[in-house]
Amino acid sequence: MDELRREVRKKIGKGEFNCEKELTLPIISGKWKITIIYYLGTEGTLRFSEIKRLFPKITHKVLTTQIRELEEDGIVHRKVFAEVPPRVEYSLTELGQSLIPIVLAMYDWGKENIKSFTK
Amino acid sequence: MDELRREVRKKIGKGEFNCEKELTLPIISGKWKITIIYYLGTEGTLRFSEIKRLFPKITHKVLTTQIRELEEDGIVHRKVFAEVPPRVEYSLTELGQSLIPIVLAMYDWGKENIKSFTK
DNA sequence: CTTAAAAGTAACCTTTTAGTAACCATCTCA
DNA sequence: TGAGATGGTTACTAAAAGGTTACTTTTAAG
Repeated sequence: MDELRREVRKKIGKGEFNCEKELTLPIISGKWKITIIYYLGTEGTLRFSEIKRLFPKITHKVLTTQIRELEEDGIVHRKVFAEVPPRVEYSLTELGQSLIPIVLAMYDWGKENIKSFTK
Repeated sequence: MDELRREVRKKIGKGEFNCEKELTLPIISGKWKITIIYYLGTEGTLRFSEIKRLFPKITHKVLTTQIRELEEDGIVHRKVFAEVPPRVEYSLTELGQSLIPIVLAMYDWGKENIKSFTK
């Protein structure tokens, strides 16, 4: 619980924000992040392999780094079971839950407005 | 009004989305885009040089490309006045306006939660 | 004994995004 | 006449982000 949130902290350290308002975007930016947040929000808990199956095109390594960054930012929680073969379950933290309304709003906006892009 | 929205249309064409829900993020992703949208939302209309002054660190070229992409995605409107020296005014389109609630939600989230990142 | 399953790491490469620096056009004003 | 203001472009470079492939670990099952 101490080593979390390094990702964004790094950026804060480097003075990469104009102000606190700009915090949210870098947390959810990433080709798969909001989708991961969305599914964890609706499903509650998912194993690594379950998430992977949800996105047939994502590669193993890319999924791990996306999840790892979300974990470091305090958005998802990672629970490792001492089993073989290994089992790892991911879920949203409270902070992650609080992003759900934003994610849903973005999804709604996309569904609403995609018409205006496809012709 | 016909050649707009190329940016995201390109991505749609390349099948870069899993579904329409993922439309919003690429539109607002970009180091300065939501901030630009935010200011156009609160100020109404801004000239190129005014926007530039709002972000001391942005470079001329980067600002033009950020604005250009927003324009191509149908988010901002560009009005050129036939004057010398040139005058160009930017404002949000209706589509752009409809993003404001999301931008504000993201900003609020950032302000709320930055504490949890800074220690 | 070899294979499979689950999650992960390492080395490497490609693409995208952001940034630098220099340049242009046009008219006005000193 | 030549500097300045405004918005824009081009060519190039640097840094992130994403992706590919191959290898690791541990135990159970065939």
